Amino acid sequence: MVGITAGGQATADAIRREAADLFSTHGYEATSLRQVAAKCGITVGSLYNHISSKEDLLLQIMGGTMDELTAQVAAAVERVEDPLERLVAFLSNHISFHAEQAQRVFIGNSELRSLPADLRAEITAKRRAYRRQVEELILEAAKAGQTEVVNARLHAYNIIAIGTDVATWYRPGGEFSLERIVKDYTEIILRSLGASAKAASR
Amino acid sequence: MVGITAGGQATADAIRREAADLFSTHGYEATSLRQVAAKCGITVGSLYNHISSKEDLLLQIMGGTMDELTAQVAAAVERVEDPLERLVAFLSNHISFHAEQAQRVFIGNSELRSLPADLRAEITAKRRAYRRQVEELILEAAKAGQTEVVNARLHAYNIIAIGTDVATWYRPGGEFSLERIVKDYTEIILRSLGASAKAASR
Amino acid sequence: MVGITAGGQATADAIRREAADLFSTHGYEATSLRQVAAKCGITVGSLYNHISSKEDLLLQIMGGTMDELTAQVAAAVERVEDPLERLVAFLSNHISFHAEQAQRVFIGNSELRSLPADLRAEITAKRRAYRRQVEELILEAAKAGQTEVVNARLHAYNIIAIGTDVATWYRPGGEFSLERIVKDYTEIILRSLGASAKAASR
Amino acid sequence: MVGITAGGQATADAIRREAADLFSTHGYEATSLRQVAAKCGITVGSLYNHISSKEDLLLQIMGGTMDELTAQVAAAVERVEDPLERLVAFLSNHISFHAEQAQRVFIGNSELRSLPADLRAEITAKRRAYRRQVEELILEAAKAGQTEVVNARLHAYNIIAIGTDVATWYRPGGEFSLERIVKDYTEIILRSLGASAKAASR
DNA sequence: CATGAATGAGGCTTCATTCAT
DNA sequence: GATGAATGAAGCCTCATTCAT
Repeated sequence: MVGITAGGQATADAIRREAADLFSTHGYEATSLRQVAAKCGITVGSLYNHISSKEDLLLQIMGGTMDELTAQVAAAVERVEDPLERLVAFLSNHISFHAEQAQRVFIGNSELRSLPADLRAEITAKRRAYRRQVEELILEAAKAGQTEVVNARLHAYNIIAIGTDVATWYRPGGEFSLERIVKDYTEIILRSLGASAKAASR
Repeated sequence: MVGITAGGQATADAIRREAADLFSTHGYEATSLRQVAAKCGITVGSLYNHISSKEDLLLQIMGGTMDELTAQVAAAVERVEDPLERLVAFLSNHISFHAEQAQRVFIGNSELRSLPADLRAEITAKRRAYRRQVEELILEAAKAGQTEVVNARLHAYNIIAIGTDVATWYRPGGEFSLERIVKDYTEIILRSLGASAKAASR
Repeated sequence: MVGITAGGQATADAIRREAADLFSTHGYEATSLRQVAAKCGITVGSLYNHISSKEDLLLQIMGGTMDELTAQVAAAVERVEDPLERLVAFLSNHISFHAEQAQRVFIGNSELRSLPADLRAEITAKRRAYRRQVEELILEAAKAGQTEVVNARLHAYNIIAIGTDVATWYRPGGEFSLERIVKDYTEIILRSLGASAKAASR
Repeated sequence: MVGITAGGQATADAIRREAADLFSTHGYEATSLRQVAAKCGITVGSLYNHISSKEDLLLQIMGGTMDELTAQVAAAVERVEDPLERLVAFLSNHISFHAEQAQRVFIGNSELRSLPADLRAEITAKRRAYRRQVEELILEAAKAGQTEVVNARLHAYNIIAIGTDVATWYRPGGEFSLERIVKDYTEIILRSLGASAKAASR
């Protein structure tokens, strides 16, 4: 045994998992630690062997989601050079991240207000930066004559709203496969920008 | 006699107004009736002369929003016959309603889970019907050769997500006028459907 | 009824009274609000209609004791001019205050450490000022040739320790009357200063 | 074998030392075993390899203080025969013990109420016996014409209060040396009894 | 000996709600 | 209509203690 016993780590994981479930279903405020503990099969007091506060638990769940999203998307975008291809890379990663990390993203969106002011500000800043990146990608492609912009800000809002929304309903094994969602939504968005997937793959 | 109850009605209105403000900022669960009372300049006990429970207060605020949306949109759609024009009528009303009723719509979206199961089911059913209406409008226009559908369900999701998102950030006097938002988003959506505002106004 | 109902004020008084009793018997930390509520015949939650926190309750009890002591003693000292008479005036008021306000004084002494740092510092400063006043009175009488000081600081500590101690055991109807205690302790202290009550009354 | 348990003994000592520190600063009830463990650099669980309960820890610290005091003082008193000299012997040992064992004495005084009833009664009885011893010494000296008593009980209370008080503020290296404190306080007390150090040393 | 995890009791506090005045 | 006081449930958290490893 190397310090952390299996039971300990397993419990800590279970707490995060069950809490994420409950938070996404009933909301952070409406979820009591009693419920979390019950779902984990431990006592409320025992929770505190693994978390330092309810807020800390929320952070463990939300924490880093924006950074991961930003990182994944940035990596994908950097891999290509053509403006439209970069936009497409962004879109598919944006959408698939929101689907694959649906629960965490959903909590991150709906419980922003449950965070202490400083952390909320921090994450809000990251979101703003993310949105600006979308706008830039759109404008670069426009500059290259590959898209025709109606309203860059609204295009960006729309793209982000699609991610937020997907995180709301996507479940593996649901009506549409992730590939289908990514493919169709990419086409839908490209069209709204006056481009099209065909153009991008050319 | 009317004059005598004026203060009472004013208080009742204030309660709904302040509660809506607090609910939309901190969430229903995180808002206490003490906060509501304080903002209204009365005591907690006095609240109960105007509401019958906290949940009732939430209902007074959320209640009817979906019906109003449905009614407003239906009236607009019925006024025209051409499939694409009907879709455009839907879109502008859909968007402007979400902007004008931003706070109520936002609460309606974020606090669905705070409702008792039966009411939640009722509203969920209305939303589903609303979404189906979007899909139908899209498909009708497609049947008429006016749009080219990628994925009707996703198109509908996108349109609804745009409304939800607008309700999140729209404030009168903000960066974009309501007219601009409606106009640009309509164009964006039509494009994504393979149509365009120009085509619609032709 | 003028705003504050009899029941309300009576409850608030009972809370302070019973809490003071419990605090002085078991200590602030060892006393639970449950116990206080039980002794008052109300629920724990009801306590909060009268106090804002447990610490606030402690403050309501301790609050102002040092100020009252200082004020009473100052008033008495100012009434006379002769240095020894001033010292005697101080002593009798010092002792009788500690006896008459025994419980509050005791709590004030034993629960200083339960106060938040800023308030503790504030009260500590008042105590230091009080001790300095004792030293001054002693030195003034010495300058007038009415006392013969061994160690002014220790004389002052002794006088204050006597007060603290009296507050520990004095109860009305106990072995010694308050008059007797004041008279005897005054004589004892004057003797320790090389003066005597007789000298003072001459 | 002795070497092997050395670390253990050191830990046990550290626990008593740190606990005494914390108890005297924040009080027994306000001190958690977690704090004690932290100060010792071990875990709460590990504490229980050295103590059997929190109360037991308090006893280890308080335990025997009264017995040691009584023994030290008795030994000193028995060494001389003259009543006044016996009183003086008592006083200097009384005072120096309270200074040298300040922390333990302070805890013994302030945490009496944290003890279970039976132990508290036991220690209270020892204190009463101690106080009676003071009174007897005073009365013996009075019988020998060496002191002039105002109120034997109050004289005794005063002497004990001085000890209690010294234990409150004495720190090695402070304003007054222990020798000075013992000397001055002895003179102050003797004076209050109508005797004087000079008389005693004659 | 030390550790980390578990427990159950209890602590302070807040809340929605009721009701006499 | 409004108020202040009361209630009981519940919430988060800390604590002393135990025990397998």
